Amino acid sequence: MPSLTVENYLKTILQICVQTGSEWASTGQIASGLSVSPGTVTSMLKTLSDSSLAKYKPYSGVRLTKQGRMLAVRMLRRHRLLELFLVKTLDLTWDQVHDEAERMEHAVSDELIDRIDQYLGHPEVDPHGDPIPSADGTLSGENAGIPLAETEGGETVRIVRVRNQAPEFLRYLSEHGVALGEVGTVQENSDAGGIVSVQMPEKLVTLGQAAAEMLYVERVTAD
Amino acid sequence: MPSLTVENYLKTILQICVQTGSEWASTGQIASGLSVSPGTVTSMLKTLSDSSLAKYKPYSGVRLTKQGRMLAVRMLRRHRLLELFLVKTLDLTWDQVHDEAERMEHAVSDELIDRIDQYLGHPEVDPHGDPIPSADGTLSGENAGIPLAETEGGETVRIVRVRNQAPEFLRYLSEHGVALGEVGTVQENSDAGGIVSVQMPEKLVTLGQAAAEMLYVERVTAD
DNA sequence: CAACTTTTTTTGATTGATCAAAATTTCCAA
DNA sequence: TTGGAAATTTTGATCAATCAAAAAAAGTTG
Ligand SMILES: [Mn+2]
Ligand SMILES: [Mn+2]
Ligand SMILES: [Mn+2]
Ligand SMILES: [Mn+2]
Repeated sequence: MPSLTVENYLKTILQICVQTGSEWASTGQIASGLSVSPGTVTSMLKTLSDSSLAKYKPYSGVRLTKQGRMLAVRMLRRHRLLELFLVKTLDLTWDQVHDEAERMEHAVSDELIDRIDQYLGHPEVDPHGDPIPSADGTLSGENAGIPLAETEGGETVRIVRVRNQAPEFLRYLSEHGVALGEVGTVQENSDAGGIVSVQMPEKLVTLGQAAAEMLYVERVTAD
Repeated sequence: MPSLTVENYLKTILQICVQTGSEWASTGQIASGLSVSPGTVTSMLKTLSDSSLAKYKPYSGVRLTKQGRMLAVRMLRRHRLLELFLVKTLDLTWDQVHDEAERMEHAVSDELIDRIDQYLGHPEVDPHGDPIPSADGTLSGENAGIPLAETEGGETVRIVRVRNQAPEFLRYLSEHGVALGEVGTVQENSDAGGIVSVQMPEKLVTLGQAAAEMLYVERVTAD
């Protein structure tokens, strides 16, 4: 029923809310998330409001309704299951699946998605560590892990998520031994130098602050 | 580059040409193939002509250009590879894949299609026996087999293709023991009664003339 | 070949998605 | 508190895809 465009708006709004920890998303955030002009967003927000998918408050932004949130979570589920499906069946790498899933998520049926979910054994996370919402619309695990940027030299950490889908970034990580589930030791986190370096099993990787904000880890307690 | 709509028009035009054995497709054929009004088709034919994907001759119809034909064959390839991929990976049945592929064919990248082709081992036909065009745009095998309606009682035949994607039709066939590659014996082909009946390994199936025109077979010579 | 039928095109309109640029509102800092 | 700066909305426009209904062309048939 909702158009591809509406599906993208809803998903973007939800992602902004999750990332900012707020219930509201602003016109500007949405415009930059979707690379469209602010005026275009304003008019779409009215449309979403009219179809009761969101509540629009001029100059404040929007908030998804229960119905809108449901659809948005559904898109997140589709996207993430499709990514994992492509990795598992065709051996695509984590830098190849995002753009593909971005388009496919609008083209597949609910039945196909359920089949994929079953085929994959109801997985919890996608190839980037992003949690996969369950079929009933529950979205949990969105705040697992902490940014690598917040760790200190000497800590042992496990890579649990990357919050940046840029293929170049993902390839950089792969090439430097960073993969989901791997464990490494933070060598140095220097505000002055603006870098964080981590010793991974195979290689030493050094990231700038901004990149280290996008790489999520869990502290590992030796036992 | 071409929109989803243009892709669908091109594919439909090619299919009409293949089916009628002509180089031209008429406005009316296209309109009914796509379930849009004739006036809409006329205006799209001008658009296709303007983008040199087809040559439009008022009151005569259109003919694909080399470029348009290439794109159309590409869509056929995508559609058929996707159908087979869904059957192979997720065990979907032949009545479940057409609609799914109809939408997915516009959403996947060329790279993904090549991956699928490789994964499937460069298959020749899809789950309906439709030939899969090769990557270089060659479309062969479109006229393999003859309609079951053209066989006579006593002949032994192998099912090679179904030229009707309607799920109900395909399920009717499955439920009566008709599947690709199966061999059966024609019991009776009666113009008077308007039916053709075939003894399949497990079951006896009886089809009306129209249905028997859509089921393609090869004569099997006992040896 | 004339009249009727069928097919196709034209016309005029709508809807969804978008933009650039102007107008407005809100925010912040002096 | 007040004057820019920043964000947002409004305005006016375009483009793709569609439809219904009127007009025109082509085809058919007695
Ligand atoms: Mn998308
Ligand atoms: Mn992901
Ligand atoms: Mn299609
Ligand atoms: Mn097929």
